[in-house]
Amino acid sequence: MKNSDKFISGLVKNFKDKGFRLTAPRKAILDLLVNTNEHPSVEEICFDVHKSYPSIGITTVYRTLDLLVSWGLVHKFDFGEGKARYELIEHPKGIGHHHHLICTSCKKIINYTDFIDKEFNYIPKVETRLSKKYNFKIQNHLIEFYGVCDNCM
Amino acid sequence: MKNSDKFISGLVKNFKDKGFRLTAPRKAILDLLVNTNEHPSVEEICFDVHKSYPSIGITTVYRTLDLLVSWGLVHKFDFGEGKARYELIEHPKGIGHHHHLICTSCKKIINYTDFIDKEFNYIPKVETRLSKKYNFKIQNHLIEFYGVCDNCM
DNA sequence: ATTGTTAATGATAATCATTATCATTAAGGT
DNA sequence: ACCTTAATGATAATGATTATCATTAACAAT
Ligand SMILES: [Mn+2]
Ligand SMILES: [Mn+2]
Ligand SMILES: [Zn+2]
Ligand SMILES: [Zn+2]
Repeated sequence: MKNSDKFISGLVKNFKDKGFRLTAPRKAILDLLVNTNEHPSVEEICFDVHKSYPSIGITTVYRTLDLLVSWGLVHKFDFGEGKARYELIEHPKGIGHHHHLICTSCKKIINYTDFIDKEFNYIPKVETRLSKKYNFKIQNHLIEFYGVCDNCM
Repeated sequence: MKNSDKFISGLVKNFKDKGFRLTAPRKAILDLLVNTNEHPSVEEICFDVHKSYPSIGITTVYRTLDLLVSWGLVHKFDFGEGKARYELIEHPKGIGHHHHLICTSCKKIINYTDFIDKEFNYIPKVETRLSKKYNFKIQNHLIEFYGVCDNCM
């Protein structure tokens, strides 16, 4: 059994536990998500899934992604292109929570997870302070650096 | 002369310097932007400007905002509502660069500028490291904390 | 102040991503 | 194999943003 297959069964468990049916289109979409480290759009997911499951409808892609987002398994990003991009939060390849570098010229997105110590300390401290000051329950954060990548300089 | 009027003349200078004409609709939009500390959408800007300049067209609002964004005077945000929101980067009330707390329930947005020392140190250090490692020229950053505000708890 | 040039405007249509509808299909329990 | 009902996918509807284009008005030159 492949590592990613094992990972998919974990995801699949979410459907069963929550009383949702485990269908072929949903499996195909999950399979695509665990086997990429890009940030595919709905259109791209639809195109790719079409290869293994030709009858896939774009509505189903939207619906499946909405479910995964609502369960906190997938993150929905907006990088200012006028369409959303999606990414598994826990990834079988071990790319867990990370931040992004985004090229405003070619739209390339770089994941980085190798946080420096400063970075590890910073976030919890700031979150604690803000939570208290504004009486706000922080659930997650988004940290992105915008600029120009080496290809575009 | 009001403080905000003085500020507007600064913005207006941008139009003149770049060879753009200083028109009544543009002045009305700038006036709205300097007199809010919200993050208005195009629709909201259109509605408000309509009071002082009833013939305003939504196309002009889009075009003016695009110009201001391209000059780095206005930031275009996407808080996941399916429409953009806008905010002056330099503000006459002194609210300069800041980060956001966003309530996922009621969409309230809290600006915070009172960074703690950790926060002041963190960003330049991380930017320097990332720039070197990925050969990436960082121009700006986006830091947002998502959660539930006190009204929604 | 009048005129002429041309950028800016605003009504309208077009586009594109996302959402709503609804008849049909198929998952999973019996 | 059958039943119930959630899930699907074709299609239409919506809503934000962008493109078109005839008309208007800024402003430089007179
Ligand atoms: Mn990523
Ligand atoms: Mn703000
Ligand atoms: Zn690039
Ligand atoms: Zn709230």
